[in-house]
Amino acid sequence: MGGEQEVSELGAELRTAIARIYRRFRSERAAGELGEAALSVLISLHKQGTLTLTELSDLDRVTAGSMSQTITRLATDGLIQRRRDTADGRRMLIELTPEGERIAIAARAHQHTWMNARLAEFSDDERAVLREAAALMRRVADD
Amino acid sequence: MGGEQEVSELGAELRTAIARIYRRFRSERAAGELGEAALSVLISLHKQGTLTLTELSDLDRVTAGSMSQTITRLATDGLIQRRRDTADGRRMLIELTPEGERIAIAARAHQHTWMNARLAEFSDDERAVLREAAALMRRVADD
DNA sequence: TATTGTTATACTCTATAACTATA
DNA sequence: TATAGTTATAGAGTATAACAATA
Repeated sequence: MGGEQEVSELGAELRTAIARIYRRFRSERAAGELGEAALSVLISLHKQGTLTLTELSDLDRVTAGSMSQTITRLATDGLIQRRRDTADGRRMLIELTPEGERIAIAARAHQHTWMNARLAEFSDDERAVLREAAALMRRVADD
Repeated sequence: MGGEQEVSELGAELRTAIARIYRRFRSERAAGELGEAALSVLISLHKQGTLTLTELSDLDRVTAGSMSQTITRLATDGLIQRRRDTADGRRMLIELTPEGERIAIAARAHQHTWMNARLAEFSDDERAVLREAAALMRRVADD
């Protein structure tokens, strides 16, 4: 057990399961709702407060160029504000507007409604497995 | 235990962990490699053989229009072939070309190299948790 | 020189809606 | 009428590369 072949199979299973459930999340998204990338930024700002562009792009593992474009969209929609860091003129300090804060909270709540309905059908043991797995996946994702 | 609040937290944790590890997969992808959607189609065809467009779009939970475009890209690249179903002239039968078969196998192997390296560092118990969790996530994804 | 951020360009992936062809 | 598939259009999300401003 725990041999080469078995570990390899687990990698395949896990990779496939994650891709499928992620696509399922995406397909559950209603028209007009924010996309994954935009929402992720709002939630990071909601949890951690003011962040720079580099911090945001590191958090989501995208390039600074990609994140700059996501941020521009959010600013256009009035959900975030940018201001220069007076202590370091290269940095932009990014924070939620009141409307962005409202959307972040609402989106996060709505986002989990579907998931929670399904988790409620699992046993306590199964939920415990998923809770542990979430922590392990975080470890993998964060290196 | 298993109360309303705890289940809700688990939904949030799991949702976030899945989004993060999925983005990590994407960021590990080398330039020139196939994207997630295209690769998913190749792997479905590799596992299940000839499929119709509707079957493929159902598998990945995308619209027929989206899948048609993905298929067109793959056909242009010479990785899949389309032919009319003689028994039902509306249907297109989609299958891998030899080159597509080669790419599907190679991509799948390469895709898991990084994941397997990380899984090898986990304990047998932790891998067991992830294996169980993969099955549970499949259940959620597949409804 | 190094870091921070923006912009231009291009590609993948997706949806919706209008369409054709077949059943 | 219903189903299978395509195409046009639009938008999100991403990368790379060239760039400007600041440290």
